Amino acid sequence: MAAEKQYWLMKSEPNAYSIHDLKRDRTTYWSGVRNYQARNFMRDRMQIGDGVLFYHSNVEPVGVAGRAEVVKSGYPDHTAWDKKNKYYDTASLSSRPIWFMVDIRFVQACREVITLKRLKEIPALKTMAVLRKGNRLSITPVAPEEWEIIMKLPEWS
DNA sequence: GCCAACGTTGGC
DNA sequence: GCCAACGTTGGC
Repeated sequence: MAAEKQYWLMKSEPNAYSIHDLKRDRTTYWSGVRNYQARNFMRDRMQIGDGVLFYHSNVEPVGVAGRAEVVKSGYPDHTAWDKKNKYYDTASLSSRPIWFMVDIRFVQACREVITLKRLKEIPALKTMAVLRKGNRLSITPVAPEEWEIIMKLPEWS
């Protein structure tokens, strides 16, 4: 039985890595996540073909800037083993990795960013995990209904 | 730059 | 196992 297609939202600070960087690179590995909940999504749940909303955080304007898809499911994040890397973690061993990542591929950049403000104005999106007060998770699930609504917004074309 | 909200750390 | 202190995230 083929797994249902799932959807996710992944936050990135565009100063560090933007949707335009992803467009240029075509694919990238999502390294540097050092939060267990987000790690679990990548390690256990994200599958090839899953849809990804690429979200720009900590910038003006904040919001969904494009979309991508998962092209490789969870595997060990090698940056945890690199002493020179910002995300180096002595506790993560190659024989027993702690941190995981997935690969994503660019699909589309929004013509205009779908701002956080705008997402908050759509009643049917009230349940979106990323909109919950105080939420800081860098990867959150997106319900299929939420994905459908977002895909119909005019900012895409 | 501020600061609320949250996750992690570590003393006990 | 509790919880205060601390560090980080991220909207504003």
